[in-house]
Amino acid sequence: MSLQPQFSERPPRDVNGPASAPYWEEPASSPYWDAPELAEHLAGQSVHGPEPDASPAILQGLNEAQQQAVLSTEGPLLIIAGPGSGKTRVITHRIAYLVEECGVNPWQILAVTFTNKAAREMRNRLDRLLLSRSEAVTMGTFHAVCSRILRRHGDRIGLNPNFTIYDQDDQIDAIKSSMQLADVDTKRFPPRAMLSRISAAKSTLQESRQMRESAYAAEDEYGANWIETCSRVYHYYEEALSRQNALDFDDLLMRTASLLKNVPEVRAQYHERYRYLLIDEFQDTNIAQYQLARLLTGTHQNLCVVGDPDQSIYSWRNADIRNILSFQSDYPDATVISLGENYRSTKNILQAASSVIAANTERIERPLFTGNPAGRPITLHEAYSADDEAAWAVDEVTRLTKTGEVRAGDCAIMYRINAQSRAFEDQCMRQGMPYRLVGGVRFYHRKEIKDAVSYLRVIYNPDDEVSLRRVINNPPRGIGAKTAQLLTRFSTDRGNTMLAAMQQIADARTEQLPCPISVTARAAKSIADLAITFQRLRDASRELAVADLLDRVLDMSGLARHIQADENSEDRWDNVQELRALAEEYGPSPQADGLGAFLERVSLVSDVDSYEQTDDALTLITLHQAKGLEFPVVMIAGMEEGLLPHSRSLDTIREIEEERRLCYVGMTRAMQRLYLLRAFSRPFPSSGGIPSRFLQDVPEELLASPALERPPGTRADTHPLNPSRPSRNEDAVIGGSWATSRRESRTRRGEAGEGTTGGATRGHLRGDIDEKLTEWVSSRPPRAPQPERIPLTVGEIVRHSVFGEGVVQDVQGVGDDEQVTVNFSSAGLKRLLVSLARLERG
DNA sequence: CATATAGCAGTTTTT
DNA sequence: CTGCTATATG
Repeated sequence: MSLQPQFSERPPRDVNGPASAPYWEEPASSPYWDAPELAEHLAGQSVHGPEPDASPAILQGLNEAQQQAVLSTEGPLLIIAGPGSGKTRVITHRIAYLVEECGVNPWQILAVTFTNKAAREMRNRLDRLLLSRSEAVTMGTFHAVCSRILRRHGDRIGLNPNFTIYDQDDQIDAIKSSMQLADVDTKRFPPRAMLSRISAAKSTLQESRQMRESAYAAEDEYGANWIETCSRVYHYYEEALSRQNALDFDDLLMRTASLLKNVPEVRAQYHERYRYLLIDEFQDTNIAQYQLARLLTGTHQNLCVVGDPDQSIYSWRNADIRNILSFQSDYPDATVISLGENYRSTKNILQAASSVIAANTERIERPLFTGNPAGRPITLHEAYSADDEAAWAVDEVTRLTKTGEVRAGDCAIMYRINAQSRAFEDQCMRQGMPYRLVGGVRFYHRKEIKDAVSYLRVIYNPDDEVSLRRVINNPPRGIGAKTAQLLTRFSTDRGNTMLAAMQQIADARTEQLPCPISVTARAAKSIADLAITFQRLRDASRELAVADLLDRVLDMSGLARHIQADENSEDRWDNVQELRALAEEYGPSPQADGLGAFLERVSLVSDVDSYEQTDDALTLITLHQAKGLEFPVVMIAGMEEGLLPHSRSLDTIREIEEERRLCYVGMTRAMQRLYLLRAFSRPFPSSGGIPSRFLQDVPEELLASPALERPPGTRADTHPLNPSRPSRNEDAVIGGSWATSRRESRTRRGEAGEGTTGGATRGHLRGDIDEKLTEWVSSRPPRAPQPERIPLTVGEIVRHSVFGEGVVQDVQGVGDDEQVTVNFSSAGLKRLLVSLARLERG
């Protein structure tokens, strides 16, 4: 390997480059991963010189808190960063500072991001700061990092390096067959719920044995019996995955943690390797990820985590906000910095968002502020139906773009569930508005894609039974459920894999021996043929580039013919071709394990990752996926009870508060203009048209009626709910779902009787036309008055939840930045941020 | 025993 | 609108 990695000759990164740029920000054949010599080489290049400059250029343009965050290079650091506080900027500047000013070898820096897209964006920013050597910094998601570590060192814990990564669909399949083996009724125990409980256990690094033990101790909403059954299925599931040489997403974390914990040499190697670890979106990490971070952080303790508890929206994926508290108790010496100033949004937007989030009770209050102008009022539009909501939104985007103020690419429509995107897509097509849909039925989850990928998976990992079962009769070749079951039994009886069993049948046929299992001659032939096909494909995979291999798979499996024979197959075939185009990037050298890299990418990449915000097209995106993005114009659609908050999240306060955070995340994506939209009727899922409770928390004075802004005579000037104007959608009134709901018709009568003329204004939200809403408002307990915080004084005695009692030694800063130094009797001297630490007086 | 078709239900968010 | 299951047919 060359010791001269031509850093500076690397072509400048194309920010608007192809969406298919490698997701893993370190190329598969990267020299950086395993070249200690390179580390030395880079160290030689580094600026070892004098102490870091007290005011280097890199700090220019940063506020005081941001500078502090950049400069706190040694020891643990917790950054609580509000929305739009320049968090990403702080992280990249910090990395640049470490490299440029402190002489840290970039090879020894690991930055963990939530999505691959975030990693790519961070890389782009770093490129601009560092000019060279930024490439040596490792960036990626926990899952990608773990996958990489396991492929390299997994053998130390008995792992085969060509493991398959199972996504949720595969997991469900595996759970189903595990339940069959465990003799558990899938009707009484829905596989999804099973998986969810098992995944929760895995996210806290619990194996099935521990889960079983906890079954009797823990109080679970389902009861001990349910947990006991779960742990049994979990046990079979564990075995199935291990037999198939497959890892699910949780395993990636779990196994890596176990590797680092149990193999000291490997741990030491990574401690040496990664001297500086940064974790973005820390509020969305789970326990396993946090443990992993701790294991990766050596005695140097240079662990920097950045997060915002108010933006924690992934608890359903077992993200655990307690990690932030754990961090503070695990690293009591940690520096804590709060970034409160918002550089993104107008005052109005920030205030509206703050008001919404302030209603959460399980929350530490933290003031946000901005020097930005007040900007425009928030627009609330109340549409008649989901279609009208979409029509109005697209109209509005058109109107804005016509004035030349904004481009379509500056606008985003956000919604709670993917199903909502359809109405907007339809409208965009009707009105000729270019749009960009993020997510939706995700590419890699499409049937034809999964089928093709499954063939590749079996070629790569012949033990992968989930994939084999998926393709064994796809396209249909006469191997039905019965035959598949016989095959499974035959293989398990012999202690063989399924593919090996098929091979045996093929061998028996060539030698004209009787078929070892009792299946029809046709089935036996099909099995044998498929086994031979796989054998050939496997041989071919050693010589062919991935794209060529894919071609051969499509041809030999009959999948190509099968897809093309279908009536409306054009889209599906296009998708396959798109997959092929992606595979092109993983040729032409099969020696470099292009197939493995390709499959890994297919498993770990998500759709947001390939999304570039530079298109001049309107963005349609879910609220979850919008995290970390920003747009000059944001419209949040479906501000209705049952949708936001979602009907499945109404059971507990905890869930509702997460929905509220989701709303907050959406609102704080907006820079200049924010629109909140709701509809009175919606085909599916029917929300009943009740306005979202979150709307109630937006102060009235921040809202405006769109009618006031709109020139007369334009389309949306007429409102179907206003009796003084003609309805523009008669069809919907008569034949639509309008009158189908009793509640809806009641609302409508009430509106007419009231004779409201204000159109879509806050007025009729607040009015008593909507009984449900009124009910809700009146039944809502009044918010407890917030006690005003009186600054602490030196000498005062305080109590901390973790450190116990102590005496205040010093107080600095005010408000959000108020910091105290406390001498705790048990834990000694600690510096704390008053706004974060739960300090009690006395 | 495999397959096609019709009828049914179940629909959050994603690494 | 789609992905599964039960049923009829080949």
